[in-house]
Amino acid sequence: MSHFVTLKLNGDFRRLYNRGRAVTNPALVMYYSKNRAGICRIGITTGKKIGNAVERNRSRRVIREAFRSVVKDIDGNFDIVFVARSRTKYQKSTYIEKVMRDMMHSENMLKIESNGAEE
RNA sequence: UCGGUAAAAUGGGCAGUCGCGGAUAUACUUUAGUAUAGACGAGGAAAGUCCGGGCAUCACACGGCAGAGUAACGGCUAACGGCCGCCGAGGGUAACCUUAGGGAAAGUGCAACAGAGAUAUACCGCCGUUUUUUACGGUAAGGGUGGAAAGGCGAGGUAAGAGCUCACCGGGGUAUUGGAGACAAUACUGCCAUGUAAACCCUACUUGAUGCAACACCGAAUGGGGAGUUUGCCGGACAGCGAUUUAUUCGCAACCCCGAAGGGUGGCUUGAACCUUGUGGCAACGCAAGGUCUAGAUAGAUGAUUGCCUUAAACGACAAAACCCGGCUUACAGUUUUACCGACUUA
RNA sequence: GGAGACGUAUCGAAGUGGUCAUAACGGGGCUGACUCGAAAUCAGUUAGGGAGCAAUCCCCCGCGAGUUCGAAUCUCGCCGUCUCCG
Repeated sequence: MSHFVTLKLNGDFRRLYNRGRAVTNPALVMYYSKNRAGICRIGITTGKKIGNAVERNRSRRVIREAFRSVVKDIDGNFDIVFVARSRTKYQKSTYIEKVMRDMMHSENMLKIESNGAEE
């Protein structure tokens, strides 16, 4: 899977906010739910409160880079929306990746052998 | 050496690994896609959206009014409210800096409070007449109020005073000379009247409206689209039907929404472009020759990590193109260069 | 990307050049009256910063410049908040 599909429509985001599960962290918020599309789809929200255009773009890139390395180990197909928080822009992608793995591990979204390797 | 003024440049570089957008090339196949390789890939302000254009659509005989904008003068420019030069005014010892800088005897309005009086005045005072008081007349030198009080100051003059007269300064008008012009200098004349036009207004000049979400094309009615719903979580049952078994996927079915909503292509980057050299001009800028192709995404591409080098340091400032240009304004860590001014020291 | 509007005490909001904004007016807070107590009602009071022993004085209408004798008001430039256009 060279690249992943992104969520674009407002309705998709609305569906996840209302019906999905939410996991929070000071650096990141994740909404997810299982889908039937046979592929993981991702949406990233960087609101106006994050800062100016440079900071919003950087937050988006860091989240996408972290997700790129995590997506291989996800067991199952999910629609996921990540919401950047104001502290995201100061973090590196390695830290965000660790946060993302912890969040998914707590929700049992990762493959079992991958969990063992992580520990 | 210290302090200052003005202008300009830079905004780290190279390499490895994982990854992003992607012109184009090659191969395969059914026009369309798949696979591989892959040039190139954010700024000096890309920002604010404050001006001016290109471009596009709509409107439009011509002229004027209204509305909006600009304002010394000469030039540059596609154009400008920008830039250059210059004049006036103000500031600085100086280098230099600031300047919305037309018209107040075309007209109207406003000028609180204070003050006797605010565009016209006699409160105190001074002088004269009158018997003192009082009253009348003359007077703007002095007092006090105010941002502003009848050009300023000195001398003459006078009953006391007054451009009433004179010298100097300031302002207005006329003439001459210099200059492309704003304007400056000189001479004569003669004091006629506060401020405000970023109040209405007058004069001169400019000005149709909307903006790439402009606009053009493709794509629909015995059909098409929304990767829609038929799964919130835990335990049990059922999983709409079928292809293979739970799940997933695919096909079919049912339900719901839309009636161009939504999607695609062009516009979209070769341009008042950039670099070098020469040349005209004080300069802004123009001209000529040669060379170069330098983002084009569409929820929006530049990140992560490692090493080396330059460096005082480089993890470090401000900050991301969205049709494209010319300016203005605002933000900005650190570094470098050039010219000039003042003070001190040495030769 | 484009087009607009608004910033005034704790909140809403008036004031469009002039007596210190007595920061009007309303809401809120505090105090008192009424009540056994409360609500309602009535009356009074209530922003911040700086200087000073105090009396008192100065600054402040989002911020900074300018015009004017004088600016919350007029002009210019920034900052912030909100709305509209698919």
